Amino acid sequence: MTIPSEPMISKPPTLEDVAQAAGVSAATISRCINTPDRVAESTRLRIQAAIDSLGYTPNFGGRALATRRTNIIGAVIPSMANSVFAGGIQAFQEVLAREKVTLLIGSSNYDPEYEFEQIQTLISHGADGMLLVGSKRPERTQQFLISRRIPTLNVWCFRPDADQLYVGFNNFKAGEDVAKLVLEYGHRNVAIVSGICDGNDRAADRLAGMESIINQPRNGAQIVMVHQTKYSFDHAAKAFDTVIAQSPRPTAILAGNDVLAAGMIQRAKALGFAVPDDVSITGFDDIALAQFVDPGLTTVRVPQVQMGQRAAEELLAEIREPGSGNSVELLTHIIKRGSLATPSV
Amino acid sequence: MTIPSEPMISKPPTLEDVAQAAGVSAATISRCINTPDRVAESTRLRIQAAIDSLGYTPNFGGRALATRRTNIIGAVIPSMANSVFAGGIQAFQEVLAREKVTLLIGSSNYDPEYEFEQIQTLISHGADGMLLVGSKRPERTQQFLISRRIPTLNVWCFRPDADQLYVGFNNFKAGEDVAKLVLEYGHRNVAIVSGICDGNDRAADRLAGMESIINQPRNGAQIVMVHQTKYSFDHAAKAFDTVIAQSPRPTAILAGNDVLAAGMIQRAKALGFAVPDDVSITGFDDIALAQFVDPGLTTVRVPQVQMGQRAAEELLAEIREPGSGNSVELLTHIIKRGSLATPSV
DNA sequence: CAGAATATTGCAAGCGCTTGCATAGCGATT
DNA sequence: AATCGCTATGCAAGCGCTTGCAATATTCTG
Repeated sequence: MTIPSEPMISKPPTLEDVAQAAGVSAATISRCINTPDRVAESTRLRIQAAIDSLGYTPNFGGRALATRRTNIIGAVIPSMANSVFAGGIQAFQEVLAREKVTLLIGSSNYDPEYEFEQIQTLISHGADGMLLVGSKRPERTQQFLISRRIPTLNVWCFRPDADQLYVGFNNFKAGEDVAKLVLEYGHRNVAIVSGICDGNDRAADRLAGMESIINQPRNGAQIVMVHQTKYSFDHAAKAFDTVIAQSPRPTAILAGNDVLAAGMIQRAKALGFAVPDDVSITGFDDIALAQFVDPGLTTVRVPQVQMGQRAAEELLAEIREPGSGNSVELLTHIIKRGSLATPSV
Repeated sequence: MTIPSEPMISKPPTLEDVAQAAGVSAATISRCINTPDRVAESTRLRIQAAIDSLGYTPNFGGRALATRRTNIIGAVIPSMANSVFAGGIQAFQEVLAREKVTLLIGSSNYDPEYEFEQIQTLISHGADGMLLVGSKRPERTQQFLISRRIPTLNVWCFRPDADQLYVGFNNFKAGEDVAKLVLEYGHRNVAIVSGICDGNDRAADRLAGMESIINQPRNGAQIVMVHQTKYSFDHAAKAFDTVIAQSPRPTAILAGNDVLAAGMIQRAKALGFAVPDDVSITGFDDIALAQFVDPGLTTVRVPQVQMGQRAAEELLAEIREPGSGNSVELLTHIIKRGSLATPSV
């Protein structure tokens, strides 16, 4: 009940304020900002001065309302906590920033339900377009995207699929590649520690690719166990305990990503298993960590940065001119480091 | 020049559409969404049905315009590419999400100029509040924030400073702590590989803290070299080459963060130096990487998650009720791993 | 130098939503 | 049965910006 003594709170300046200051109409200010050529040099200078002195910044809501365009692109990534997506998103954002487009990021924690919520949030914030990770999502989510006619682009996967946009790679094939390499090295009893496939098509594809190679008849190889678990170091450690206890004991463990692989290497060492002498471990994604664990991780390098950039370009194209965005398939390749070796007899 | 054959593009449904469908006025729909108690049970059900069947989502621009509130909080972090900030931001966002507040993230690439741009972007997008990393920034940036009366909270640092909000820790003291430990281990010739201090108060504080301890008279220790460089593995490698060539050769190198430390360990090993036998290396931040390099990194653990959460809480408080947010100082502590040891003779 | 073409600017109508105020409905009170 | 007190709804005025159209100023053209 004290008398408020603060100075009156000055609201942020509006177009009208600038107009007043510059002695022109609001419309002219608007033009000066959006189509400077349509404003006389002299007025433009005057207006610019007014803008600067007032510290004017256009109100986003007003603009969005009037133009039905937000220049916002939304992205929903499974997780911000590990670095799997960071590099790609950073590259994506850099391209957008160059085009004065703002990126709104949500994270789904690998949960389709939560992904849908995030998508709704982003879209209600007016996202002009959407970047999503992976290809499969619940019917409801698809429908929502379609009914809203939001240009959407999927990364981290690729499908020869005409009515969707992809900038990514073939997880199935990449999974095959790792598995082939492991067989080439002579392993016959392998275990797979995959991410949770339910609601995660990348994980599912990688796993399927690995399985398809190892299960081929007449190669003498077998999958000792397939274990699905969350992408975290702790879960990786538990997973290692589980698969290493199988019999026959696997001589190689193929991980669904580098977090799992690194976690398992660490756990293996803690339990006294030598890597790769007692057990080989392979990863997926080639995050920064992969070259720092000891031994270094043999893993699949994903063209993150390139993926982010191309995704931005194609999505922007699609937004500006529906139908003009293209899918692009990128290639992965295996980085050989010390974690995979010939099994010791 | 073909005749467009697509079905007419249906615009997203508006409040008015829902009102029509439910047979009430737009105002009632609005109330039903924002203050459901003020709407009769029966109408509420009817409205809900209409909303669902139309797939209505409130238009953000309209709402922002009408309420002068966006429920957006902006954050500008130095980098998304390395994982230093990821954990904290994730925690920050989780708290916000619970409160239906959206997080808009920008990254500054450690450049104050670019930080200012990002801040402007976020604010023109209507951010109700702002999360920034560090305490010092150009006068112009400060002024802008003040003139816009945007509640702002600084993380990753702490100052007993009444007119700003901080949720962070004392980088200077943390720097002292590492330096003290290194001296305790018996090192006398140490080098410091710091981040670029210009425009980065955290780096500067850490460095100053380290220097203040090592330069204390009568401890027999000296700083062989201070080298500032960018936070990247490549720069770290180059930095190692530089400092290791000094004479006297340092027996310990204190790094400004874990990225530098990890990069140096790797480089050291590549050059045939044993860590810690030939040279000890310490880090800062305790990112995931720190426990995976070999040897493990002795480093300063930063309470990232806690920082993110508290920051969200205090910033929200400050936004809802200016003056009610509090600064909070968090504590760091040193995690000892293998990279720091007694110098060999 | 008149008339036309063009370059500038202003007017005013929304964009979709919220909210203070007014109104209508309805059971309870006297 | 008339009145009061609620509660549930509707009305209408913006919020700040863009943009088609109209009006005016300026420059050209012959």
